[in-house]
Amino acid sequence: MPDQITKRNISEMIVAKIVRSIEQGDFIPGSRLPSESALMERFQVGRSSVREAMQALSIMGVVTIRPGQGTFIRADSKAAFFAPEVLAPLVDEEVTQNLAEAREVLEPIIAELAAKRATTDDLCQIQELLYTCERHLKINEPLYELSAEFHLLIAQASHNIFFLRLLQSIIGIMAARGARIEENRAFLQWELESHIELFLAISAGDGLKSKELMTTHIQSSAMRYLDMRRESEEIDR
Amino acid sequence: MPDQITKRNISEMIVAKIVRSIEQGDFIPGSRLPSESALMERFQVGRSSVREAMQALSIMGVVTIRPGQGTFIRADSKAAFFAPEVLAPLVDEEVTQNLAEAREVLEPIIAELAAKRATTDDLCQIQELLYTCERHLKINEPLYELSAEFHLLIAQASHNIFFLRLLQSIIGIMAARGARIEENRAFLQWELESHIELFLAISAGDGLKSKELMTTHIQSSAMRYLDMRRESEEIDR
DNA sequence: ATACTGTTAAACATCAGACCATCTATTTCA
DNA sequence: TGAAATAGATGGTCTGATGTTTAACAGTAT
Repeated sequence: MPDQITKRNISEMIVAKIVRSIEQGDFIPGSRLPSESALMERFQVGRSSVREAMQALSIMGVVTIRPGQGTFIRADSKAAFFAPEVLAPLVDEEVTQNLAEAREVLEPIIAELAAKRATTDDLCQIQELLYTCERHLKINEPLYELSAEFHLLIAQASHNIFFLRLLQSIIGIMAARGARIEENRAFLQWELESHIELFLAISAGDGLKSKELMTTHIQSSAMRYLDMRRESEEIDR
Repeated sequence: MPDQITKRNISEMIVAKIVRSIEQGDFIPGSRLPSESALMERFQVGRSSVREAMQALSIMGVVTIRPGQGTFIRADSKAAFFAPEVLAPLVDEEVTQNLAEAREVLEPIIAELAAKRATTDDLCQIQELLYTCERHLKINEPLYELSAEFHLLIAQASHNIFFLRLLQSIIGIMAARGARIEENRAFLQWELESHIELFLAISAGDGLKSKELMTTHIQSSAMRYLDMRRESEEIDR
C-alpha cells in the first residue's frame, strides 16, 4: 500500500505546499500571503496548524510575519536559511568566532565562483550598488547595509543559492550580535575602494584574483574592525 | 526610558531560556525536556506559546519531538543547524546540486582545520570508528551511517561548531533526498581505504595533505556514486 | 488646506479547553 | 509465564474567545 508518505505533520504539509506555490510563482516575493483564517479555509485545517506552518516558514526565513499587517514573502535577496533574529540569541562568543572563521574561508570561494558565473545582470546590480555607495559616502549617509548587500550580491552571482542563504545567515547573525561598526570615514573610503577592486576582478572573470582579493579584504576588514574597537575601548578608559 | 527591547515574542523568550538552560547544563543532551504542560506552569504561559517554542527548537535542531514520549535534547554530535527532515522537502534538485558543490569546497577546508586542531581524544574517536567499519565490512553489515559519521567526526575535530552543524545539515538533507547508496562491496572497500589514508594525514597534522586527500575523496566518491547510479539505471531498462 | 486625533477593521498573538493518536508501563487473564 | 487489555502520560489538532498591533479613514482644530 503506497500513500505511506502521508505520515508527515499537517503543518509540514502546509509548509511544503506554500514553498511549492512560491517556487511556481503563485505567490510573488514581497507580496502578502492570505491571512491565517483564509489559509485555514483553503487547506481545511485548524488555526494551530496554519500558525505552526507560518512560524516554521518564518524561522526558515521564507516569510516575515508582521502583527497587524499580515505575513509577507521575503524578497529573494533577503532569504536566509534561518531568520537571524531567531538564531542570534542562541549564538555565544565562541560561535561568533566560528562564524567569522567560516566567513573567511567561504567568501573567497564564493567570489571565485562569482567570477566564473556572474551574468551581465548580476554585474549591473553590483555596479549600481557601488554607485549608490559612492553617493552615500559623499553626503555622509550611513552605508552599513549597503556594504553587506555588496557581499550578498556577489553570493547571488555565484549562482549557488545555498551559499547565498548561508552567507545571509552568517552576516545577519554577526550584525545582530556585534556592535555595529562606527561610521569612520577613512574606513568607509578604504572599504569602497576595496569593493571596487573586487568588482573589477569579478567582471573580468578572473577567479583566482577575485579569490585572493576577497581573502585579503575579509582579513583586513576584520583587523581594522578590531583595531577600531581597541581604540574606542582605550578612549573609554 | 530604556526597556524598549522587551518586545520579543513569548515563544522567543522561552526558546532563549531553554537554550541558556542547556548551555548551563541544567538540561543534559539526550535527556527529556519537561512536558508541555509542565513548561506551561513553569513559565506561566499558554500552551500555544510553549508549543511554538518547542517547534522552533525542533526546526533549529536543538530538540527532537517524539509524539507520545516527549521532547528530547539532541546529543551534540547530532546537532544540526536545522532539522534535515524539515528542510528536505524544501530542497529541489538544483539546491541538491548546490549542496554537493558546497560540500566539495567545505570538507577539504574542514579537514585542513582538523589536521591542525585535532586533540588526542578526537583522533581516538575516529580510529575507533574506523575499527568498527572494518568489522562491519568483514561481516557484510551495513555501514552507510558510519561513513557519514566519519566525516562528522572530522568536522568535530576542526573545533568549529558552526562547520560541524553545517555539515550535519548538508549530509542530512542529501541523505533524506538521494536514494541511499547501494552497499557495493568494491565501493565500500575503496571508501574505507580512502578514509584510513585521510585519518593518517590528519593524525600527522599534515593540513595540506589532508585537504588534498579530502578533495579527491569527495570528488571520486561523487563520481563513483554517479557511475553506480547510471549502471543501475541501465539495468532497469 | 493642513495637521492632529480618535475610531474602526483586519491581522497576528495568546490563552483556555476539548478531543484524538501514540507510546509506555502496568495490570489482568489464560 | 506470557500475552493481551488497560490506564496514564504526552504530543497533535481543533475551536472559540480575548488581547495587541497596524493601517486607513473620518472628524476636528488651527
